[in-house]
This record gives sequence, C-alpha cells and structure tokens, in this order.
Amino acid sequence: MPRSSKPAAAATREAIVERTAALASIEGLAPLSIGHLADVLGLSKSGVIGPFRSKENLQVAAVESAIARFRCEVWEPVAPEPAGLARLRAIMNAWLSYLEREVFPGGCFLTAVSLEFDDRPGAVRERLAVAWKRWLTVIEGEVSTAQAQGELDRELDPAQVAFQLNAYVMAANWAKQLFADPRALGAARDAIDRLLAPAKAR
Amino acid sequence: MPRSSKPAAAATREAIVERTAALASIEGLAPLSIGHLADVLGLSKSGVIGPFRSKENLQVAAVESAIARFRCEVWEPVAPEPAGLARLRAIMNAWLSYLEREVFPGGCFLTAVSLEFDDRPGAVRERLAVAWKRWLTVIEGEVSTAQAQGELDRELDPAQVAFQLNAYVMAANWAKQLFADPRALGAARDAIDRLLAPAKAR
DNA sequence: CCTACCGATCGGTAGG
DNA sequence: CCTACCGATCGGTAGG
Repeated sequence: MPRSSKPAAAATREAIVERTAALASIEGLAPLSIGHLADVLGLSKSGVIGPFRSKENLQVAAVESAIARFRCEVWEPVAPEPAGLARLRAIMNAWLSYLEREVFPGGCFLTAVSLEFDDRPGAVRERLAVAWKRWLTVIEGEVSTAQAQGELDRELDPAQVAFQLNAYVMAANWAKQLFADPRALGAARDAIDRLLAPAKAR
Repeated sequence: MPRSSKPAAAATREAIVERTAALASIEGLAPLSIGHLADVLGLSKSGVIGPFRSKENLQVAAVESAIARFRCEVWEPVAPEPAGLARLRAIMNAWLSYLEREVFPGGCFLTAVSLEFDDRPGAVRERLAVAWKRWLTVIEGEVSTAQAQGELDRELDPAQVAFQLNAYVMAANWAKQLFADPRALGAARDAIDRLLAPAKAR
C-alpha cells in the first residue's frame, strides 16, 4: 500500500523502468539485480520491486519502455515522410542517429536484450521477437512501396533488403560498442547508401 | 592441492571450460554461476573454481577455448584453399555451417559474449576485441587478394566488404536465435553470394 | 577435487 | 515507499 499519490507513484514507476533499461544496456538485463537498482535509484529494494511484484514483470516493463522509446526516437520523426524510398532513407538515418546519440548508454538495448534472452523462453523474449518482426516488416513494406513507385529495382526481394539493412545497423552497433569506434556507423551508412541507390534506367 | 594426476586435472579443466562456453552461449557468461556449473558438471563448487582461482579467470579461459574452437571449426578446414576469392567463399560457407551445426547450442558464443561484455572493461572484453579485429582483418586480406587476382571489383573497399560480410553472418545468427528460424542463414547466404559475385568484364 | 564454511547479496514478503 | 526479515545462493577460501 503506497503512501504517495497516484501520479507520484506513476512517476516513480517510470523512473525505475527507464533506469532499468539504461543500466541493462550496459550491464545486461539478466544479471541486473534489484538491490543494485535500488542503490542507484536511491530507493529501497521493496520500493523498486513493489510496483512490479516480480523481477520478470520489471524486465518486461523495461522492454516495453525501450520499445516505446525506439518508436519515439526513430519512427515518429520520420512518419510524416512520404512512403517509399524517401521514408526508408529517413528511417535508416534516424536509426543510425539513435545509435550515434547513444539514446541507451550501452548501445541498443533492444539488440542486446534480444541476444541475451533468445534462449530463455518467457515474456521478455516473446515481446522482443514480436517487436523486431514488426519492425522488419515495416522496412520491408517501405521497400515494396519504393519498388511500386519505381524508386528501387523491382528484382530485389523486399525481405532480403530488410534483412541486409537491419544487418548493417546491427553490425554497426556491435562494432561501435566492442571497438569503442563510432566510425562503424559510417560503414553502415555506406552499405545502406549502396543498397538504396535508386533504380537506374537501363 | 589436487589428488588426481596431471593429465586428469587437465581433462577436468578442459571439461569445465567447454561446458562453461556451451552453457554461456545459452544463459550468458556474466550471470552463469559457479554453483550452477558445479551442478551440471557433477563437481563441487571448489572443484569448478579451483583450477582458475577466480570467476574472471574461468570466463577468460572459456573465451580462449571458444576462440580455439572457432579456429578449428571455421578457419582450419579452409586454410588449404588458395588465397583470394576461393578461400573467402570457403570461409563464409564454413562460418555459416558453424552456425547451422550449432557448435555452441545457444548461437555464436563469441558474438553473444562480445555484446554482453562490450561495456565491461576487463580481460574478457579485451581478448574478444583483439580476436574479432583479427578475424575481420583476415576477411579483409582475402578481399584484397581476390582483387589483386582480378576476382573481385577493384573499386570495392576491402574493409567495407569485410564489415558487410560480418554483418550478414551476425544478423543471421541473431535472427536464427531470436525467431528460432534457420532460414535466416539463407538470407545471409544470398547477400554474401551477391556481394562476392566475380568481377564482370565490362 | 572434496567438505565445511565465510560474509555478502539474491529475489521476494510482511507489515506498516 | 520504508524497515525488517525470510531462505537460498553468490564468489571464494581453509584445510585436507
């Protein structure tokens, strides 16, 4: 039974969830302990776990928060662009910018956690698999639209293009983190530009 | 002071290190506890940690073992191939085959751990960064040789090609694990084939 | 390589 | 959202 008002409780919950995602991008979600979170948040352990009742619920809430953050940082800025090649290019720029700005301090939380939990059946993995599948489908849809508008070669397979675009961003995130070298984003950008070169008249 | 003979002690050490790498590919290296390892190995905790004296030393030993395994499974079978495009294609086939055969049950241990430890300064991260950098350099060298032999377009940047080839394999590993769908390896294979299409006479 | 043990911390709950 | 507490487990050591 919390003493504070409903809005205050919601703000506390929000703070816990965001700090969890940020810290987990650095240290990993599975080994992150409630006691450690309590320390950095200046709360008691029961203050951290109380609103969620279990560690898994807190983990799922952190994943939900990160998905919302990704949508806000990457999708929403580009949604007004015209569908097709223009929006696809805008998506890729926003995605790389999200990595460059270090929205999560330890690299893309959603990538790190999807690799961390890919062998642990449960809500975290399911939620991530659905979100990632949907995101790949969004990319694929933009490729199809671009093809229909004559902006990309029609012989390309949209799912294949989506796989490759995702691969470039993921590898850039990996190299940036492991080698502490932001130039990895440049390699991804070059690969994306080459793949998304407009269809040439032949 | 171990009671068993030197060879037996070395075999035990080997078993601990290999099981650690295999289990860590599933559960992660950081959250893997000595007690859990002791259970699955049928040893006492002190039997597990004794030969290494600390958890970090055991982690480093597991990484060394996985690097040796990767070399044995991916590099050694293709080393006899002629340098250049032939060996590069053989490398990529062996690399995908290593994923397909599930040499590590939870996907590529070296990829998973490099993402897990990329924000934890220490011996594990340093060892992984060096090994990965060297591997990318090997790929890059094969691309250069292929170019010098007229097998690949000379306008390609070898480091860029290495980045992209690595990205395809890494994304295939990720998708295979997260979506439990081995067809991801096919997408990587298509992307590799397209990138390594021989130079056309023009 | 085992038993027995150390202090610290784990996730979680009771009660306020 | 706190204090106080639960049994279990953590990494690691002493001693054989």
